[in-house]
Amino acid sequence: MADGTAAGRPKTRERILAVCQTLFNERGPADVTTAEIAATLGINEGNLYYHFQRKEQMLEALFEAFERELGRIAADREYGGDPTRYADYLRGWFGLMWEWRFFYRDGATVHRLAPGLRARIQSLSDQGQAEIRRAMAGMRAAGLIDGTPEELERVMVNAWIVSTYWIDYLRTRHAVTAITREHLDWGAAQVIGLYAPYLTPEGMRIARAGGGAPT
Amino acid sequence: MADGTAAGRPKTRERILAVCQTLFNERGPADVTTAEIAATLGINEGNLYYHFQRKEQMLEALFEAFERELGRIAADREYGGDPTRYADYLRGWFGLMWEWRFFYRDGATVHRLAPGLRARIQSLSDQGQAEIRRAMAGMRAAGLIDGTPEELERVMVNAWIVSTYWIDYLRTRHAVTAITREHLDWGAAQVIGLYAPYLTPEGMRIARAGGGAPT
DNA sequence: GTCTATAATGAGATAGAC
DNA sequence: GTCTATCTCATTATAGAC
Repeated sequence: MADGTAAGRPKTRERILAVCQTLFNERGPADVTTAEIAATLGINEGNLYYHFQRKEQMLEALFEAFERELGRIAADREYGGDPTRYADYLRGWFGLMWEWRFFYRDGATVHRLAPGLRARIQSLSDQGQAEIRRAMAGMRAAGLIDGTPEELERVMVNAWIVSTYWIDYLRTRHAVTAITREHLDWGAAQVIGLYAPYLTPEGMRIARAGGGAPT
Repeated sequence: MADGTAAGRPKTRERILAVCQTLFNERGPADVTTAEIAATLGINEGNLYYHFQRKEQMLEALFEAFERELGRIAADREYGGDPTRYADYLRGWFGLMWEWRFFYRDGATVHRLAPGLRARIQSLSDQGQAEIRRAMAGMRAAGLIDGTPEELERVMVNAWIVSTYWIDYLRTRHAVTAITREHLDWGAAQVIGLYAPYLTPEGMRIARAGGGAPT
């Protein structure tokens, strides 16, 4: 594997990535110099360049880690008749977006520094939209929501927009600098609010009861 | 005035700003060098620095122009009983956001290069939200929409998010490079779709008729 | 794998002549 | 107001010793 996941590998590479993630989240990739990354780690810049020859490579490695984590929370999720599973997914997604918020907040900068990621970011975004579509199809099949195809498509697009930009919304409009569980729940509620008008009586009953069948 | 609006003023300053707006929209403020701006204008970098000592000052002047244009489309708009006026406002807003899209797409970069704009950007965002709130109050007073305060507040937030990020959505998910009337209409439809479930019978009748009273 | 140099770059900024 | 010439400086990047 091209990854630093092999057994006896020294962990400097992983430490570098962890520090990058933290610093990039704080001030954005363009505002963090290689000198600062090295200093934070207590290693030399030359050493840093042994592991990553360019900042671009750090961004690529970080994106791969992000991809893996995203894949993990989406994997094999079945929504079926339980809307709380969708809320859980949303909260998991929002939490991840917070941990990797520089990808969202500094999207243009990331694109500038690592143009090679463009296609992969697009693909990730496709997957996100597909995931929303899948969840909606499941809820519709289970008789929880209903509406014309046009209405539901519009809801899907709005749900994608609100969830994708939620973290940035918190930052720009509410000066949120550290996300809490409440912020995530709030975001999930905003998205779920988009569906509320399209709930069937059965969907409303279950939503009101706070979830599906016990356990 | 500190502006280049005085009568006999040579227009180099205005030409600089126009070129900046174009180039920043194309590739973002961080990706456009002062050398390139000067070259595009066919003037010398030294001359450029006669007009703007720092890139930050260009951004501030551009933001002021944006503010003025935004103020013009929002000024004294009364929504009352005609929902189409709101749609018109939305389209005007989207059009402006397209013309100044670098402020949205490169928000983090703008903040980095011109930290002094932070408060004014926040204030502009406040005004946008207030404008949405005002429009909703007007529609509610006219008996076009109805809902609990919580529902309407959630709709308001979602409307702000979808409208603010609509231009960026088009760019990232649909690779839109030149905006058309259709894109603006589509965006307006997405936002209006947020209100649709809360229309009163009277609101539905008017919306279906495609607007208010003739003329 | 890690360090100490040090080179190479290129952007932002300025002084002063015209 | 505009130009030429120059400067500063942060950042990226590399060579080579340990």
